[in-house]
Amino acid sequence: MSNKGITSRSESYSQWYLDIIDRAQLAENSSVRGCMVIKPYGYAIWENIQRELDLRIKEMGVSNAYFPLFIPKSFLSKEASHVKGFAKECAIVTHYRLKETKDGMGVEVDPEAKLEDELIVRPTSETIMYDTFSRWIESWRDLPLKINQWANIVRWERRTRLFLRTTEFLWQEGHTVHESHEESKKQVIEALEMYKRFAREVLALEMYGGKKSESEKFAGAVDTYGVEALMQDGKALQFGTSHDLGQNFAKVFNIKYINKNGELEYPWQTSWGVSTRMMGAIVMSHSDDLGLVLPPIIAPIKVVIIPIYKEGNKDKVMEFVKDVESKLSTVVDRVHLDERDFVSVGFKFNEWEKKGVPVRIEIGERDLEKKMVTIVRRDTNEKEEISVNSIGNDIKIILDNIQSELLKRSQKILEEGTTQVSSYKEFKDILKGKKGFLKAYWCGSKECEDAIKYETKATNRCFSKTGKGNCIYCGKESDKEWVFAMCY
RNA sequence: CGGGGAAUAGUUCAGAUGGCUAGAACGCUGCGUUUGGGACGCAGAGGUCGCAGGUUCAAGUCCUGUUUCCCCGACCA
Repeated sequence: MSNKGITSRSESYSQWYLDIIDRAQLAENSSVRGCMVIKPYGYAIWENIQRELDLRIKEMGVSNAYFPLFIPKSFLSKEASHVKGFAKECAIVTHYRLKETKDGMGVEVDPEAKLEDELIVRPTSETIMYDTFSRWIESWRDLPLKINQWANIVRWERRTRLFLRTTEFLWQEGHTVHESHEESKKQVIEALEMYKRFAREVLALEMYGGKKSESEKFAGAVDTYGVEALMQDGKALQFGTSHDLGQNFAKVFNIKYINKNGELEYPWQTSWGVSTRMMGAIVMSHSDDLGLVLPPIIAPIKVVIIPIYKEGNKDKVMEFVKDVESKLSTVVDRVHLDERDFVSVGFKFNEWEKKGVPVRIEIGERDLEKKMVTIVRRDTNEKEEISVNSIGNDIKIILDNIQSELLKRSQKILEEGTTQVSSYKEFKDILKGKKGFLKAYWCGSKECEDAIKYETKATNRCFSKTGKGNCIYCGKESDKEWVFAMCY
């Protein structure tokens, strides 16, 4: 499939995706619309993300569970705004059997195997989960109920974009049920704050997080909060959301419980999730001209050791290399020794740089006598020599340092990429130039929001703070500042 | 779903006005020489030109349909 690279604007990123994902081609001469293959190296990143995130989810008292991939059409249609939001992007299962074609050369759908109530491949799991919740919840003693699911999701988007908006993607979705709105609102914020901490501590990403405007909120939610990171090209990428569902779903799925006063009541619900898209955020935030740059915590390989030898001295060098490897491995995990002797040293340097391995150790004959090795940090690409005596601890410190330096860099990018604007002209000028986040006051009317979107392509990303100012578009007085940006 | 572009080797692409046996680079395989920043030489494998029709003595090239991909909108994590 030749299609001139991937996109003009994300062309610089697209080549760095290639170690992580590939476009799916399931049939000859055709590729399945907007589907991706996650390669082993990319999946290893996802597994590290999963492990770290799962830990934090469990710290909130949430348990993992799994619900069906198929949702009966009748479930999805219960909540009016929910179905309206997802109806246009659903994959639907209509039949359950194939039969041989008349010529015996293939298969076709058996028209007799038509489903009475068609099944929807989940675009999100609120409905299928909440139907079950209605049977799980009877009393205040059953609350709060906190369930998380790791799953794949299908959304038949009008327009797909490799990695950032694929037809199928992986995610985590948390769903909680509470006695009071006060408590559920606290959960929404707790999830949002957990995502922010996770992004900082694990992904080394700084971002904005806050309430979404009315038009940007989730289908079926009372309020939606989101986290928005800034990519190097000045565009925003939303990589996580947290929804206050109010009692909207409880009412239509008949989730009721008896409270402490013996009265029958509807509980209050939340849902929140992050997807494989956040790997896109990492790629687009941290990469440089040499390739990926991965924060050590999620790097499939934290340290790669590259031995350098000639025909005559291989044994001598390898003995030293193995010694360094074992010293290092007692302190640092995910250490890889690249023993391939069919590619050149330069090739290996380049390959591991492209893959974003945080630290590279080069060991050759000239290091033997000195008991020193050459190390290269991926974040700065600087070389230095360190002694092998305390190599484990030294590398550990360097890895920690890379992790925190990447966050600092991300914080700086966000700070420098954010502009406080007070006039619409300035607003437009910045979007024509460096882009980034724009903090501006907005009156809250849909008319102004739509006009800004239409005229500048920038959308309202999330709430910033309360203060005093004038709407960037109509000039009316407003006490709310919002974050705007062009986004993916 | 509207507008625009594209589909030729594993990948990125070249193949004006139709014309002999469809090319290059990189990658891949074998052998040899190499190895402190993407090594080099020689030899080799690999394509019914997205699919289905049509025009023609002759179609990768022209026409129609179709599918998929990319870009711009509307929708979304």
